Amino acid sequence: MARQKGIIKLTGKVGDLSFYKSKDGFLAREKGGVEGERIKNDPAFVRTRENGVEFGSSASSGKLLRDSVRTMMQNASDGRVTARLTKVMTQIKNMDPTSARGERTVGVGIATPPAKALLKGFNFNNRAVLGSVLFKSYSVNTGTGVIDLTGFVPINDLNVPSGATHVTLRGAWAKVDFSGAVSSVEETNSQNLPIDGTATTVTLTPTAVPAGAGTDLYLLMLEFFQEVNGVQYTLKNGAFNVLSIVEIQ
DNA sequence: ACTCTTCCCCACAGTCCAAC
DNA sequence: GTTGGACTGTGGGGAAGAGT
Repeated sequence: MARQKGIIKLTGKVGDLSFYKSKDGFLAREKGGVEGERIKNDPAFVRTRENGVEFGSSASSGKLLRDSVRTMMQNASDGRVTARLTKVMTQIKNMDPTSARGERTVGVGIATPPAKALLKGFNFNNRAVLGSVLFKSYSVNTGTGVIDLTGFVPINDLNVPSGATHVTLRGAWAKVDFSGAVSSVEETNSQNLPIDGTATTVTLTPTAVPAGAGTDLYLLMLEFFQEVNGVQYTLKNGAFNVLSIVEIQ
């Protein structure tokens, strides 16, 4: 087997050659693997194709969820949400206790405890995780969608990114029907506060109960701003903004 | 009796696919 | 990058055969 003796230790493909690191050191070999056409058509690959179908539907379920909170996600997400969410969705899909192989779905799996617990606490922005930004307890009323923070003192209860002068809190109540591939969301009022020592009781109330049926998701978002001459500017393209699923029913 | 060569089988790592 | 499938080429290790 070809060994790389040079200084350049690379991994990946260059043309038809693969470079990788193994326990024996850095190796180079011809590209191996399977023809794409075989995976698509060969009877030997039924299992693989079944897996592909389930994987694809899990990814779509993730997209359904992301689409439902798209407007909030725009200012509070990182570049790998899709992958992280697909992972969670795959785990939930695996909890489908009835469907045949290749036909298991998130829609069925979500009803199996503890599937929902896998989704609770999901952070859309891994650079700003709720637990490391907000140190104040909150309550979520699953009947009304109201999120409460009593006696919230921004300067004490937040890990404030440097330069931030203001913070906005907002909630949302989403209903996501993974089986029907439909969703609806109602956002709450938002509360914009200067980052100082003033205690405020924050009450975030959805404008309505989201329409339709499905899994109820309650989300909390924190956005940081820097005020200059009376105008609040988004801080560093939302790198420090939080969006998290705080409750699920 | 010992070493070298030629096999074969096994384990391993990489590759592909699905949707985003 | 996320999952779990099957497959491929590769070297390692062991067994058997050939040679010293």
